[in-house]
Amino acid sequence: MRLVTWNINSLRLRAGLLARVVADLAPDVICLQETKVPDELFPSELPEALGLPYVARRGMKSYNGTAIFSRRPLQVLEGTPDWCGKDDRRHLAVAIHAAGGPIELHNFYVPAGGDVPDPDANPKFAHKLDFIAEARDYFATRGNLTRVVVAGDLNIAPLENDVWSHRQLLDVVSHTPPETTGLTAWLDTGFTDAVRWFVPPEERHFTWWSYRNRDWRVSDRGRRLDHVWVSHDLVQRLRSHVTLKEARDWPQTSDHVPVCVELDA
DNA sequence: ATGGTTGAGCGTCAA
Repeated sequence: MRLVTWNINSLRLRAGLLARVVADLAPDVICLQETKVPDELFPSELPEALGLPYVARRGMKSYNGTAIFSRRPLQVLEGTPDWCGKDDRRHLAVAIHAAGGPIELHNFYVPAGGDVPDPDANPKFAHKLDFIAEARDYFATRGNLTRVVVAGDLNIAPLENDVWSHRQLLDVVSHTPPETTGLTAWLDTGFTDAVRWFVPPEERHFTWWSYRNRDWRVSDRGRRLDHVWVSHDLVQRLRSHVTLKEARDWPQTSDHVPVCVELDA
């Protein structure tokens, strides 16, 4: 099973680029974030046109929104938490059909957290910290996690080589100690970072480059904000990984690039 | 300290 996660930053604007992702990565499942489309305006013909006819989506007007497109049948998992009580469409969980039994897939769009890394001064940063603490608690109370995958834009770069300058980003939202320790505590509820299973931590690896750089490739001030985690039982089934860096050069592209992990499942 | 760019959708807000 080839699984892709991509913060598409408007599904309607970049529906055409999704076809390019499908052509390049041949995914069985795509997790999208920041679809920015309410469910009643969702382009309902698109999943089938891409050859990924099974679809789940949770959208809202203007902001946030997640969707999952799949080549295999899926079932939406209802009854997941309403994170921070906001109903802001940042999470969507499904069960994906697989030979060894269903895979439970969670697609997350963690709050970005605003500019000021102080929860007392900045409610958006407080929301971000609360969100990752709730997610950690949710998976911790689930107990032994098997056949579970977490994917999405987690808006945190946890390792030193997940940012272009560890020292300079320690007080920049996305790489501050409360965020990186919070994300690691969530990971440690039962997951392995699948991309870092393939890419050694000594190696710089990014999935996002700001729009606000003249030449993103030359300055290379990137961060690894997009993640795929698998429960420990699935580690032996990890087969390959691709971060589609060239997608950052596509015309009118997202500031995030697609991340693909292949599982023998 | 600020600016730099993008998207949704028409005000700015969020990233």
